[in-house]
Amino acid sequence: MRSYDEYCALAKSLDVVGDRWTLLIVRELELRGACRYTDLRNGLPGIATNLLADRLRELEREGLVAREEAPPPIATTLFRLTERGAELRPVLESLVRWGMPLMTEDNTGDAVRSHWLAWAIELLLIDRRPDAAPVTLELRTGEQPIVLETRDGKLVTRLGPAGEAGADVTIAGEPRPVMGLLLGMLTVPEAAAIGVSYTGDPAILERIGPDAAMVSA
Amino acid sequence: MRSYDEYCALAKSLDVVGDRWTLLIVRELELRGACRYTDLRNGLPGIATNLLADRLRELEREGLVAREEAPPPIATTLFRLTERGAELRPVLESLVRWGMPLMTEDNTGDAVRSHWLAWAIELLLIDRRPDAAPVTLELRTGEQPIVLETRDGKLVTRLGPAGEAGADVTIAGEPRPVMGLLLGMLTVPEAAAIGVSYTGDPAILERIGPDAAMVSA
DNA sequence: CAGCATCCGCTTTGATACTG
DNA sequence: CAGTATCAAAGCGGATGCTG
Repeated sequence: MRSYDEYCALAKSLDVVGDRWTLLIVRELELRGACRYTDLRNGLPGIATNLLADRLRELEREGLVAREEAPPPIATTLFRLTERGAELRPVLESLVRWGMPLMTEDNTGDAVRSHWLAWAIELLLIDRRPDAAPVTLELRTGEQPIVLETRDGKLVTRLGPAGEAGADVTIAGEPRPVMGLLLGMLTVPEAAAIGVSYTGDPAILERIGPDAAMVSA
Repeated sequence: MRSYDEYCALAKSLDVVGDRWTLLIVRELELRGACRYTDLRNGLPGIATNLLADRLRELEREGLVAREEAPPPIATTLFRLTERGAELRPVLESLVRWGMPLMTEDNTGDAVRSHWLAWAIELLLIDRRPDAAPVTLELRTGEQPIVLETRDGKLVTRLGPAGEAGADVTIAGEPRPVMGLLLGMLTVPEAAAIGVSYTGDPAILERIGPDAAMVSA
């Protein structure tokens, strides 16, 4: 990216991370840790492969990303964030909070990845009854299930199916209405009407909701 | 900007504010309040006027900026942030914190505006002796002086010359070494050697410094 | 298959000139 | 003051090809 040539810290940041795709690449590396080129491409649907290669080179040159050769059994190149790159997390999180209201608009045709949803859930939702018995929810949306567990008033997520014990609640359907349920913008019957199945105690959903202080602030 | 078409709050944010120049326009409106077109152009050196017009239209369409006609005595169009637009402040601030280390690199040829510097100072510097008598510093760099006052352990800034009482310390010179002094990366003699004049008690500078928790975090 | 590089058409940006 | 108009240059997207 061409420099803005301004002696302003904001402009200097944007000189480095203001290019199209750059912050999304950082997102993938933050959320998934060290990644192969192919993993990155999978997490960045629509990126032109030459652009991904270009961006990775620039990020390496700027000291945000390091490339390491995995040892023989794996024998592939891994890309990982440096410490400086990982320090972008507050930037990503402030953008996620600001962007959350946009998740309820029309999104037909949008690509979905479960780790993006899990990230937003951890950042924005809380358990309003931290002293009640912990509960587990399983979301079946996106390319793999997401398990939600209440812990200390927060929600922790894990990708993959719920374990032996199963989940107290299972919600399956399209990403937007599933998120709508969690955000309290849809009721269970409303969501059911557009194809979302909800199994388990509906009261559990009452516990979960957006942290008012967290959304867009 | 073409949408990323990802169901991810980060991507949705970048769909709206990820275009070149957009966040810098928001910066100007955050820092200066309602602005005329010409004021914006002055705060965005290098922007093409058609781009500024385009971006303002998009920002208006997205509900981040509102345009208002000032009444007869002024008789001009003013652009101001809506509440939604103003909520981008945490995004701007996280980017400023991350970008601060880049302010010490070479910047010959960079445009400078005093309000950018004042903003960074308020965000990043603290008074390490909040219980001592308050002090006033005047910076003469950029296109207008900046007055710094210690207050409750923080620094508050004001643009324009120091008032009647004058300042306890006056620092004049190029922006980078002046910031270097405040950030504790240069000593007074070092800065003097590259053309920075410092008048007043050098011990006062000891009080001022970066909040370790604030820079790039 | 993983990790690119090249080519080409399209869109965005930058610089400048001009206007109500 | 607050923009439009124009055009060249740079950046991006999509397809394809190459190399270990």
